[in-house]
Amino acid sequence: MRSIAKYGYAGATIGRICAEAQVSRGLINHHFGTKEELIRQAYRDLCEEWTLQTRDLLLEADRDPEEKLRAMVRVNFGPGVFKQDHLGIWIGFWSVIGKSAGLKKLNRELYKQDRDAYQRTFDEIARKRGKPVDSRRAAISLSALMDGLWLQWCLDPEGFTPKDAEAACMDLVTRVFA
Amino acid sequence: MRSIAKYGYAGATIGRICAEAQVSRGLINHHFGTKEELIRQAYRDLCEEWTLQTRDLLLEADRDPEEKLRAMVRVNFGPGVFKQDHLGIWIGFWSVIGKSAGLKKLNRELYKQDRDAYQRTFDEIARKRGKPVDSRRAAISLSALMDGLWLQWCLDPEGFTPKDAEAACMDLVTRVFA
Amino acid sequence: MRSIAKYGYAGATIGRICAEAQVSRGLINHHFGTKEELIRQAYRDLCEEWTLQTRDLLLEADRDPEEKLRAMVRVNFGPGVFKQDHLGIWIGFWSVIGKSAGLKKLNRELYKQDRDAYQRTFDEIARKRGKPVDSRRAAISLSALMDGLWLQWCLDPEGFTPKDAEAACMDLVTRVFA
Amino acid sequence: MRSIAKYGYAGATIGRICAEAQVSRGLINHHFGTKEELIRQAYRDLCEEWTLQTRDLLLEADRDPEEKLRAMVRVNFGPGVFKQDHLGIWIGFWSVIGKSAGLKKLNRELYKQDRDAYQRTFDEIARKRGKPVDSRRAAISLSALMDGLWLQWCLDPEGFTPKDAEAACMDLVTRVFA
DNA sequence: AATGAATGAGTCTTCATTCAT
DNA sequence: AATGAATGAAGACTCATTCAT
Repeated sequence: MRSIAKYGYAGATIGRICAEAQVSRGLINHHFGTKEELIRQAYRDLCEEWTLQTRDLLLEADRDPEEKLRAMVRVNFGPGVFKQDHLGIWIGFWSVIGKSAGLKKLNRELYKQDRDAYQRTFDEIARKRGKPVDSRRAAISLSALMDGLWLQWCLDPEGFTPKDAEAACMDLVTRVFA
Repeated sequence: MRSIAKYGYAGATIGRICAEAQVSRGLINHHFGTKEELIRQAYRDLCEEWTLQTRDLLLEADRDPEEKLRAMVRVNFGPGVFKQDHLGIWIGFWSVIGKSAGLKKLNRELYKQDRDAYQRTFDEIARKRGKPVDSRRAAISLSALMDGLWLQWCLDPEGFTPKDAEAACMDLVTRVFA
Repeated sequence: MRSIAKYGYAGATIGRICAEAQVSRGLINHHFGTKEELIRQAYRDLCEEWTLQTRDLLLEADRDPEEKLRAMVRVNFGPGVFKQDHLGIWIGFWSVIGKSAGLKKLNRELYKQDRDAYQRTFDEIARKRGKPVDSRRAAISLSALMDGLWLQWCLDPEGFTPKDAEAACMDLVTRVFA
Repeated sequence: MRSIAKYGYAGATIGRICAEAQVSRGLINHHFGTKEELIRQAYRDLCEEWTLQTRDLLLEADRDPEEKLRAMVRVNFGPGVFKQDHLGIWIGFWSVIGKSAGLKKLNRELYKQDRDAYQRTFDEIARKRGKPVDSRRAAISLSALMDGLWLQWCLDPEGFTPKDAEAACMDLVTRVFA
């Protein structure tokens, strides 16, 4: 992942990955067999890491659901995640997900779990407020909005600030119930 | 662009591009000098094509501004644009924009003009309704939401339908003035 | 020849030659048919130019033969000939003479006429002084010494000065009769 | 070096070098990284080989200095060195020395050490005979004469015989003290 | 006669993978 | 289990030559 951030997906060759990890060239094939498998496991780890950092926030039962959503948005646009090199890793993977069945599967699972968690949280809010919402569509929107903001800001950080991005998501959460 | 859609950015080699275009291998370098320049011009054309199809809708002075936004959304999720292979072209380019100064510049211009056009249209609506909105943030949100939906649907068309995607954007337009 | 001086023999491509001569790319093949033929004619011209400048000095009947030799040496190490870029042309051709029968023939004729002219002049001096010399060997030596000095100075002008080079040849002329 | 001798410098492609050495194409870049580095090391080896064969002769302290020079000349025009293909290697390198800083440096060092060794030997002879000579110029002359003879004979072995070449150098050694 | 767009063979180089140690 | 030398297919790019205009 460090190599993808540094050199881009196409530039993350086995040679550079080994140098970055201070590991012998042969070790990669010894452990992973194939570069594709290495990439797959790296994407899996990236997903897991993100899941740990954000989605679990949504599952805390004893917390205000709206506050949970807002906390998750804050993480996604906070200094630990919303960095050009880190977002570059995601974009790097996105560009090849379509070409690998393994990555496609991983990706589908990630987004499914993800949207489901959002949807459940929107439902919690709706229940609490006694106001029905199309929670599924709200979840789709929130998830896509965050990815779109990640994407656009990573490609051009001059276009808007991290604060703008965070505020855009907060607005969406607010307006769903307006 | 056809080659990027078919093989992904990394797989769009000069050989395949030539085969796809039924053109000799040397012709590419004769005309473009460098693969990077070919890519740059392809991205420029893609941007221009999209600009022509959508943004100009927003500039029609004699039309209801909200209807303009909705028409534009409809184009972006209509059958001419919202196709996996076509969206794959955008994703392919996104993955390398960060590595090429030329593409970065093109990209920045595209998004600047784009957000500006949305912002002006939101302003028009606000003026008409006599209700102030943060038009800049609305433009950022709409643009990012559309890219996010493109991205996620292209990587996994099972997650939601084109109708869902369009509706998500329509909701956003509606709720900005809620 | 300008291109060879500028870019080296290997770097003297038809494209660069055309640019240097401000002539269309097709013209070269139109006139010379083949690059090899162009090179051949260029080498012929280079030889002729040199012949005109130097060897004809040796044929002036009404001049002191030793002075003729010295005048010729002076030309060869004078500012018009003894320049890195000009000598670079010779070295460039030398590197391919062995690979082309046409150039080989041209080269053989040049050196034959050349050594013959030197030899005759050495003979004249010998006759004048009434002192027999091995004029053939003297001619071989003088010719080779000049080429060796051209070569070494062109590859490294710091090794010795043009004055050194000229003096070395003058010494040889002197010592042949010592 | 065998490839340069066979095909000329321009014709010594990596493919041919690999075929000549019965080695895989990738090995070259694995070991040398770059063709230029391969060439540099080849030139370094050629220089070293020559140095070992000839210049060390001049450093034997307990030998008659004039005899040392003559022995060195004999090596340079003996059957092990004075062969068309071997001399072709030198000419091949000469044609690119001017284009590569690395080769230039190597070349400068070679000739400097070389002329110095000759000069010291001429000085030894002069001391022994009690007769002063311009040893520096004699060294320049001897070195250049040998290169010139190598060059001319390699390009056209019909012009003179190896014996002629050797004798020309011997003459020069003799006449320096005439 | 002159042009320059088009060609495709050939160049160096990169890189995932293999395999003897 | 771990290494890294070796491989060769594939990449972008160069260039002499061809040919329709």
